[in-house]
Amino acid sequence: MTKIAAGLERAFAQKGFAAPSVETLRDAAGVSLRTLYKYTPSREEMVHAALEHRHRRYIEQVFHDLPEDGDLALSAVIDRVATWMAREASHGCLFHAAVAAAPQDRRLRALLKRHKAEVAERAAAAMGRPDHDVELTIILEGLTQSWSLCGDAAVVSAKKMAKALREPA
Amino acid sequence: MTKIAAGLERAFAQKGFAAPSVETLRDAAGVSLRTLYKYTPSREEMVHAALEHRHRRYIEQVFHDLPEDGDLALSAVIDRVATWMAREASHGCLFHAAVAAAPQDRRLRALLKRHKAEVAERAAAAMGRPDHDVELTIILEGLTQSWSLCGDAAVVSAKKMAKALREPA
DNA sequence: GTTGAGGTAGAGGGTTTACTCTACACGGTC
DNA sequence: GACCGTGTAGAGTAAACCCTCTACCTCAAC
Repeated sequence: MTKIAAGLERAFAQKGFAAPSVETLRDAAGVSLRTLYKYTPSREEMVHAALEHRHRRYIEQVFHDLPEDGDLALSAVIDRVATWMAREASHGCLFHAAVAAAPQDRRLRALLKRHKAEVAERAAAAMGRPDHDVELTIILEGLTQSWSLCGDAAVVSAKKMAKALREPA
Repeated sequence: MTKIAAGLERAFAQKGFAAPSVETLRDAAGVSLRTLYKYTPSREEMVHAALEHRHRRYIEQVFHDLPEDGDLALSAVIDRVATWMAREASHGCLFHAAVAAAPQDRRLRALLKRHKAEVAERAAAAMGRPDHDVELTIILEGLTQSWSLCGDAAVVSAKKMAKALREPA
């Protein structure tokens, strides 16, 4: 099942949510059409499964084993987000992409919101300032969207702004 | 032609880039299929026309008649972006949505880049600090993406961060 | 009144799509 | 050996899609 979800995630990340046909998804998942439909009974479910998998991988990669110190932790989070962008999401956040492809789908929107809320909460906790979750959302969302436009300059600026967040308090 | 582009923009903004069929787009454009194909000879072109129109409207709404003073101008830009989100783009930036729907399309990517570059440049100019374009990109992109998640709290935080941008220089 | 450019309405073709269903292979348990 | 759950391979269906094309209308210019 995780193998299927991983394949689906890879396919959607590469080709977007609209283009790939179910047969393409089947190839990416590496199973037969029947098995694919057994675990994800519709294309919609395939999107959902891919995003669930994405969420777990993202949280794991960005927030595992952070330093205790708030400054170092925040800096590490920013670096890891940049690494994630470079390696996995050069086209932007997959959750926003999924919602953009199907703006009417309330279930997807809920998934996006849960994902972003958990990211913000964990980042604020790592920083040691749970009250700064909105500012952190802006910085991380801004970094994610700007990375493909500005490259590593976005990382430098994001760190600068994160620093300014703590100091003048 | 602008009427067609306006209708297309509205349709894509409402239903995303994948879902609406050409017949739906025809209804939104308010012309016959033949005329629609005359001005936009393929579905791809329809997307393009919609985004061009979107770009002009966005620039106009966010950057027209800004105050001279850098502080006030920047604050006004942030407010207007929030107004734009509330009125037109509750599902996020349309350019990112278009690219996400067709990540392979280089032409769309170029359009996105031009749009964002012009926004950042104008914002930096309005602020009176052309060297802060990357930071402004992060704030505006962050605000745009966070608005649907955090609502007006995102506006408050964005202004706070914009202020911090200038003061400790 | 005629002409010609540019519009509408909508049927049709050929392709692609999401999904179902049949036929068959394998591997562990009685 | 018989059986059953779980897998693969892939043909088949009904609908939807993008785009083209024919037939007709409108209206301004001369």
